[in-house]
Amino acid sequence: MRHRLKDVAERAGVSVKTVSNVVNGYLHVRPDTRARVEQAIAELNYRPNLSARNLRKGRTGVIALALPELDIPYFAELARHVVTAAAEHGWTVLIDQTGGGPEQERKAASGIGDHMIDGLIFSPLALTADDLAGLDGMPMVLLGERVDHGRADHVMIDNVAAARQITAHLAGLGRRRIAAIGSQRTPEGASARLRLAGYAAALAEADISYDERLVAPAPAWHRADGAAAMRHLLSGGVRPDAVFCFNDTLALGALRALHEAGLRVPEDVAVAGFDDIEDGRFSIPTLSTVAPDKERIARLAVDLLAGRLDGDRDAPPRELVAPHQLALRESAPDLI
Amino acid sequence: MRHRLKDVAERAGVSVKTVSNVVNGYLHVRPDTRARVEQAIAELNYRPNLSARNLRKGRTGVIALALPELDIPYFAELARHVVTAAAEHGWTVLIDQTGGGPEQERKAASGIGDHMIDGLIFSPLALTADDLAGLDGMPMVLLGERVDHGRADHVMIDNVAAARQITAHLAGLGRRRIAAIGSQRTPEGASARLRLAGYAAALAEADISYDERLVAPAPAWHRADGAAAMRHLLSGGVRPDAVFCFNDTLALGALRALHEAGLRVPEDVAVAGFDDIEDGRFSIPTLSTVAPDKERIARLAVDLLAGRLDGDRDAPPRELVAPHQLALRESAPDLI
DNA sequence: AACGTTGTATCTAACGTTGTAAAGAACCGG
DNA sequence: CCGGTTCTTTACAACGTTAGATACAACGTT
Repeated sequence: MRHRLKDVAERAGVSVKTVSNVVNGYLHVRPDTRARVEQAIAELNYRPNLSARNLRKGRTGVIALALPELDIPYFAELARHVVTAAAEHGWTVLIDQTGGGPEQERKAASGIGDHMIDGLIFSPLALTADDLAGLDGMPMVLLGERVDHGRADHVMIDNVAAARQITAHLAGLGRRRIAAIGSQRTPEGASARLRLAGYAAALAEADISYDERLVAPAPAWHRADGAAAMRHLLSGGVRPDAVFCFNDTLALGALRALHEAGLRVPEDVAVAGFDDIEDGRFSIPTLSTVAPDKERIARLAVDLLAGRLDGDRDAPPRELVAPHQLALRESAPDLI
Repeated sequence: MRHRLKDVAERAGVSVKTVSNVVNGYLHVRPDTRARVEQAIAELNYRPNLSARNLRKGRTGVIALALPELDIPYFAELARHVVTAAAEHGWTVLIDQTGGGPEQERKAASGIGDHMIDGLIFSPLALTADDLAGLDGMPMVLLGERVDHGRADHVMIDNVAAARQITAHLAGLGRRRIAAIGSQRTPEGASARLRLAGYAAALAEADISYDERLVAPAPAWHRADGAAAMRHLLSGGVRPDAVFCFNDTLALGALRALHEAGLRVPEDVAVAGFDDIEDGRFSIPTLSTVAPDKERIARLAVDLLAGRLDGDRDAPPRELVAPHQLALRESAPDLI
């Protein structure tokens, strides 16, 4: 039941190329011819075979978005914005879930439906600079922390500044034993390091000494890790009076652990997160957090990719910084 | 920098077809020839052009998953399972976000990268039976409530039974003024209707009369809608002592509204949801809910689609029911 | 009336891959 | 060492589309 240009051409009594011209909006087609062709197209419910078109044109109209995990709210929200922004360019987005492992990420970066995608927006976790080297020029925009200095276009937010601001906010509430949850020593933990640096900087500015015992690592940044890390902190020698969690899901887990320990938030312990996911606006208490402009991030990434595709593929890579704000809610309000 | 079979063939000193044979694992290739070809492939970093392959083979290796919204946790979790299940069949999943509107859904169902996908797994909200009619046989599996009796393969859970069970649980706790949040009158509200029917059935079984005033509609099923509906119920004449929310995000919103009203959960009002999303395991309090077997749903859908693609495309449509359980947590525990 | 100019439609050759058929090489038993 | 298998490789023709060249009208100009 699938028809080809040829079928339409026969039905309309014209050549294949004429039908192609109509489909592609070529100007010099006589109105009555055009009408006849369009009617034939409608009657046969013709749709172009994109594989064939792509083969011919070298463009697919599909870009890929490679993310560590789809069911991490931050990535899901980001994905929505990317899909929306891409639609404005007439692109379909193929979403690829890498799982964050190095092997899968390498495969995603180089392999996703080879020649099936025009470009890639990629939020790597485990990928290193070396991995990026062998990608024979697939147009690519990286999200998040820089993996490699200037090998590809890049969209990020100022993690250090954001972490510093939210930590400073906690200090501004008079808290002195400010813990951090989410540190990572792995090379993948680029975000973790930047946010830790911002945390440390804010402590220094507030004349609070950095205390190892208040910095809790988290293997992944899920709710369960946040809860576990919080329990660990509570069982340690120094009872924190505030916690900066390196993302919101960690913070939600921490809230849970604090609740189970019978501590009040923010009275006993103030809590802050990072990402501004939807959950944090309805959690009990609602979550103070860093709010990156996700829509902006998505749009910048898509536009950057568009520029690469339309223009000079060998132009020097660009790095864009998207804005962020503090969203102050109940878990660490403006005034207590 | 992109190479073709021809380039590999020249470098290895063989014909194009021999390279193709090696790439496709054809048996009768002499070991040394194979080795030579493989080396050439490695040296040139050759990757097949999938558009060309698809054009030739008529198969793309890509299936689409069309969902209303990616940042609804239930769909995000489902998407992850579908991607995993599809990977076992060697498929890539193109995730399409329809937004749930009729126009976009129609487009998604008929249009996504035409000829770019082998089949479609589709979770429709607004689509009607008529819309499904004009899809010239794109292999498709529907998720969720049946749109049309037997026009396409279908995977669902027993919504009526599940809603009845969780409502019965609330009644079993001794609650008598059990409210429902999430009713919808639109044709899209198929799930809403089934869950409402289950709710009503459970009330009848428990000899509780159905009270209009305890049934709150929700235009969408987001957290904000749940909170608004809960506030509305609390301001009404009848103060509920339990609430069954038609999904978990509604329930999380309801928890928030109850908290703001100073009511304790579950002591004053027990709360139950539907979907068993990750959030509900860490919310305060944790959420009692219906837990559909999402992994099973995804696997059944993918397998059903695989059957369609490999086998008889005109076989009568099948409807499969995936299991569900009750996950009883703090918001409506087993015993109070 | 012959001319270029423009508008309209067609013809041919790709794009990179794989299925088919067939050719050539190597091997077997007699 | 012949005839027949089996193994190995190749040539050719598609798959459905579009770019480019080309043919043919129709037009206004000289």
